[in-house]
Amino acid sequence: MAQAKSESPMRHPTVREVAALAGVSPMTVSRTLAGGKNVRPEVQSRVHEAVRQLDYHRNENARSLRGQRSGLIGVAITNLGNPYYGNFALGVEEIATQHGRRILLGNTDEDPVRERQLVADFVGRQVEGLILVPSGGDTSHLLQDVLRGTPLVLASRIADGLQADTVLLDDVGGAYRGTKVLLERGHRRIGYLGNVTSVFTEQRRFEGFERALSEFGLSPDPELVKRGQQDVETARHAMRTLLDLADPPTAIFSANNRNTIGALKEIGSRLDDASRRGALPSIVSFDNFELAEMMPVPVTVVDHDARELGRVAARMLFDRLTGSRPPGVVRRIEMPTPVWVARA
Amino acid sequence: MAQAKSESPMRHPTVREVAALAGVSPMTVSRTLAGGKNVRPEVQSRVHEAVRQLDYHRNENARSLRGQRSGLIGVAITNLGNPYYGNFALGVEEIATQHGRRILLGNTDEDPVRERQLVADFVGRQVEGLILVPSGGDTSHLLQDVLRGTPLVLASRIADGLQADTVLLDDVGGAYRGTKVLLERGHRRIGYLGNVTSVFTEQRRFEGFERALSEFGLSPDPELVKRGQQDVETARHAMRTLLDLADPPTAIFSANNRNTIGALKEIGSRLDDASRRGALPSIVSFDNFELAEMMPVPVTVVDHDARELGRVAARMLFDRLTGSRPPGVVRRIEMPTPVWVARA
DNA sequence: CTGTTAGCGCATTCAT
DNA sequence: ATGAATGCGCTAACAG
Repeated sequence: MAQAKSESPMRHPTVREVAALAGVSPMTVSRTLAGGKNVRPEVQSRVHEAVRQLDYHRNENARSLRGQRSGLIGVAITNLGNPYYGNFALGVEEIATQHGRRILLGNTDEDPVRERQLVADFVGRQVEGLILVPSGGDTSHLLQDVLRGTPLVLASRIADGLQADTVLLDDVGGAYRGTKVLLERGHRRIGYLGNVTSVFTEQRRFEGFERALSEFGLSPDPELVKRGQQDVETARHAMRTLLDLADPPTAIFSANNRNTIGALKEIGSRLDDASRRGALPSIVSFDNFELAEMMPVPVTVVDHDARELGRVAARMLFDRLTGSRPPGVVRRIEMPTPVWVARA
Repeated sequence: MAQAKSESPMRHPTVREVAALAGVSPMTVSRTLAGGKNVRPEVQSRVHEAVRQLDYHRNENARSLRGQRSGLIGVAITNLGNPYYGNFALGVEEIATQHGRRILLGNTDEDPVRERQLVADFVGRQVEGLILVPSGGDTSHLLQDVLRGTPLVLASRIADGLQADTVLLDDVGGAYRGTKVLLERGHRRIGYLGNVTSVFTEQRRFEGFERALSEFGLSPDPELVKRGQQDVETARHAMRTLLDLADPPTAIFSANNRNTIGALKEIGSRLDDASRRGALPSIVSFDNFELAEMMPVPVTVVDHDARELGRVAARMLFDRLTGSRPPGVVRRIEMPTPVWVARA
């Protein structure tokens, strides 16, 4: 049976050993592995044979020391467990692989301290570029002097007063159009569920919500606005409060996936009570979710493509790396947030 | 305004420059950064000041070249876009961070060739350990000779005839218990939806399905068994075929999340037709999904904790790295797959 | 076409 | 408590 027992790691073979086995100099091995320019085909095959025999792998760290590209891109996201960011990372990985780069991945858990450590470590590992979903707060670790010109792309959010290439969602537009769907259907008491107000996307989505209301001569009713829910349980609790109001909202705008799920769970728990059932609210959810069409209340979705967001972020980065973008001028892209009705 | 323009990357400062600025030798800088043993406190603060002033970051690649640990763990998973693997990666990252290691992440997309390339690259980058969800097929790139003792942990699946530490789900038991729920409720015509038969977990889940049936004197009805669906659309199509049978199944065992979603979407499209509505099947889903309790048919879930699976995989790896496990003996852990009723 | 020399940034070893 | 020399594995620059 094949063995993969974990013995104490032994030394990897080096160019020298390959060279010795192939009866050439280390330089010839290096050249062969670099593509074989100026090496006789016959010698090349001797080298390749030696490589195979020794299971030789070039030491990428040593190469990067010698001035070659490290081939590494640092990616720091806030929560890998969120499918949204999983897909984002997948999009980044896809483009990075196309460019022959590898991903160094870190989870910040929305913690600025972790973010700072991650970025510092990434820089120490000589990453060629950074892609970051900023956690907010201090941005001094992202300044040009610290990064020494390592290209940086921000995704989903901006970082406080920092000039950098950025890919955003059209948060404002999406929230605006989603809220408008409710208003056009005649809803006037619209509840709002959102994240903590310090989060950039939350601010923007609330702005879109407000904008749509004001077009109809309304403004957010403080009694109906619940912000600050970061997880499903607290979102559910906020929804409960709204539904238990003497005059509950007839519709809900939920500013993100976690709030939507919490809201729907609360609705689910009220399905049996036939007397209240008719009064259950419609929902507009910023962020799509699977099986939205099977919900017991009308659901409208403000959608977006996380994977494509990752691809775009990565492309912006490689535009810098390949020098196809002039330095100095910063780009900002907003990705579309189409609205569609999952269940009328 | 703070600047982070992406100038062409300039050289990072080195120990030498820090040393010069602090008026000491490079060695003193190195020692200070390594903890400060045998360096006068006063000198240490001079060094730290110089570090701050220059925004110095130790070059980790150079350190690893000099024989220090690379601090890198290679993680290769099949599909980051799947929330299941996103959470798995999160669990790995969590434990790795606790041990001061960083994650090199690759997506294999179920492609053995990509897997091979990734592993080769990881080895070239001197990873201290590998965590892999194997794609199947040839395993020669995972052999001891190739890895040179780099510890390897397999997750979710085994690799063809390869002896290595492995964390698995209790696929067989979960499928068995899930199927039994249906049988005990009196179902006798039970449909099966599953992945391609070459996938390890699919084989095991089908085995559990069969075992439960046989306990009731039944065996899988070829007409009711649909395997090979890898995505929601084909799963939905398979479900359609089952429901359109002259004598359709009264319940469905779905062997994974993608098949469950596809099956439910097909059910959703038949909700309006009141005449058929009563005939809609119950579902048992291997893999949990959000809002399962809100489905229009009874749903039972075979659950598991992807993040914990990642944690366990990482812990197995670090048990090797810290030498707290004797080499030679391979471990295999099966994680529990509790069954619960989401909606009766 | 091929080999030799030298040095990337760091830390181990051995001096002082 | 500090410094000088040395070499990790690799490849650019320069011979030949």
